[in-house]
Amino acid sequence: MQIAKKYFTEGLIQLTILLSLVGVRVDIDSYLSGYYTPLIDINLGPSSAYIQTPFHILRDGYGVHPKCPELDYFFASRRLLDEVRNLGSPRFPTQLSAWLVHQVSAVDKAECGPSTSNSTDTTTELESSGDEARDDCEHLPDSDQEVRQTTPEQEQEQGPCTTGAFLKQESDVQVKEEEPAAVTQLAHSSTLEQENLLESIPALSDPPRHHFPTVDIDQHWSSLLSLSVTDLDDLDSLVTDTNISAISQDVSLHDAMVANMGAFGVTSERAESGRVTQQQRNYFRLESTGSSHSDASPGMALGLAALPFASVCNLTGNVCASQSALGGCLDEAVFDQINQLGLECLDTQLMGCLQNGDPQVLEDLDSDSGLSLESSCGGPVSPGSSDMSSSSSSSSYCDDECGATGYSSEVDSVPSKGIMDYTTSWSPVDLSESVWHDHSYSSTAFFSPPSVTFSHKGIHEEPFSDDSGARSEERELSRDELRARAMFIPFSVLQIVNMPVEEFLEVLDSHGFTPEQVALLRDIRRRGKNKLAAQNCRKRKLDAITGLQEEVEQLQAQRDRLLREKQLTAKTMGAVGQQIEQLTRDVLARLRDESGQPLNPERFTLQCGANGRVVVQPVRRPAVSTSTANKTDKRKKEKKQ
DNA sequence: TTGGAGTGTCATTTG
DNA sequence: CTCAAATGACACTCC
Repeated sequence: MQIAKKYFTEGLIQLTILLSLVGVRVDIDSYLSGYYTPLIDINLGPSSAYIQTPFHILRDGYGVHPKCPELDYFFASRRLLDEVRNLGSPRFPTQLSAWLVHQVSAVDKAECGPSTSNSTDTTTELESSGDEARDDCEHLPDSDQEVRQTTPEQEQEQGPCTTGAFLKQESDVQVKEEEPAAVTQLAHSSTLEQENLLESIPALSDPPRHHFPTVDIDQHWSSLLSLSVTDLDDLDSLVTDTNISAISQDVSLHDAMVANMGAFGVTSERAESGRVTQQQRNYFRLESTGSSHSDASPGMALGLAALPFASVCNLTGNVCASQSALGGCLDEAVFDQINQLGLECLDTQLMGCLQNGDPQVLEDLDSDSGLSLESSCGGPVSPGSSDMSSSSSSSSYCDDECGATGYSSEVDSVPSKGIMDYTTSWSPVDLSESVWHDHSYSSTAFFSPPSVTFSHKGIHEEPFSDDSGARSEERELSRDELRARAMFIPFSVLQIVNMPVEEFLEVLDSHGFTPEQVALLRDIRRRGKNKLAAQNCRKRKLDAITGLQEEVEQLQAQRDRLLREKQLTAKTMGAVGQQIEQLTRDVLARLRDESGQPLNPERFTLQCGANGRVVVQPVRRPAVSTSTANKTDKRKKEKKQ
């Protein structure tokens, strides 16, 4: 059975359809419920991607460096979306499973007779989870055995049947009329939609028996099969005029991921409850006419039930592919937008500097006052060149623990002329790589001290024009920036952060920095890289959440579409079932028993065996099965309570 | 005054 | 062992 699951879900659906059309019942319910139950369990798990998403775990097997931010983002997002798909997909098989449970139960009911317990069981399973559905599926083989094993008592009561016919008891109509409440609780989708179909397309339900010539029975079945298989589209077109209601459009992410388990079983049932009650009488009336259309329809239901499932699989795959592509485009667009913002900001500053015609400004793109900058540009600043004022200022800066300052202040001074060889290797490119934020905490409070302090240097006062000072006041310095300037480190924070490791080590070795300066340089580099990493990490989280939300919306739309397809398919099955029912009555009307009397369609039915032969079976009396089913039903009710 | 959002930083893990 | 990247946790600031 486990192996058959794969074949069923992939390739044997069409075979199932064919078998179902000829009346061979295939217990696909056990396949579906057993196959997708683990997913249902997953669905109950936590769904918070923001809090508990292990992004690093999602990096697997793509042959790229796991630390690559872009690829990591892409694959992690895609993996997350796949997870959401896996979380969200059970809703469809679950719904389909419940639906098929009903259909199988209908078969069971048809074969075992209209037992009350069977009906209530079906209703219960529609509202229950897949586990119960699986339990119910386990009863189905018993029903088959009951059908195929003719008891002597039944033979005695019913009398001998015609040649080759299996003898069964029947009290179909009576029992159904005696216990309408139980039948009312029967799952509604297919039967009611059959009713709708019968009302909407009388041409299909119109029995052809009046024009039935003396044609071979096999030929009729073949024509019926060909009609059922090839003309499904026509049937769909015939039944499109019926009502199709979408269900539950507005759900949150959590609801979509968790609360979808009972979406169809409960919501759909409630939505259709009105129609159920209104149409039950028609259902009974039609049942009471002696035509057990449910005898023929279940097989069709089973077979055709696989049809939308196959389409679901195909649709899911296509949608997933398209969604991945779309998500990639969206993600790229978001990244491009972000990069463009940063570049635009940079370009704006560059253009402003160029318009001022100040080459120093061009170098010192984001220096607040240009103090440290100009001091650096004025000449090589050695660590030992710091005087008392700078020392005091250094202490004052380093002691300050201001709030965090954004990256807008990170683009700062250019190193001194003595280290221009380094700037040529990584100056302008680094600026574009930085992230520009517009937040500023208390960094403005730290602007004044540096300008005052460095102004005491005297030789660097030239760049302190009012314009530059005013511009600088609008900018901010990070703590590391201030520390670096206080320690007379001739590198900007951005340069320290973005320079390669080899160059960084070379800078540490070749400039005669003090141990304090070396430690500060290492801290600045570490903090700067970690800052970027934190920003990337947060951006990835937000993008992942955004992608998941979009995925949820797409899955909701897909769910609605599949529900519509399911309803349409149910109507199609109802139409085909009516055809089979009518054909069965026609065939029975032309058969004769031992006494030469035509077979009563209310007491006999046609069954198509696995070998393809059609045999006449009496409708089985449901006395024994009713009692057992009542017991199981009571047990289920007790479990619920 | 309080809480959410945004950010920086530290500690830790992983490759 | 070192380094880079990622990430959780915490603190801080702003609104």
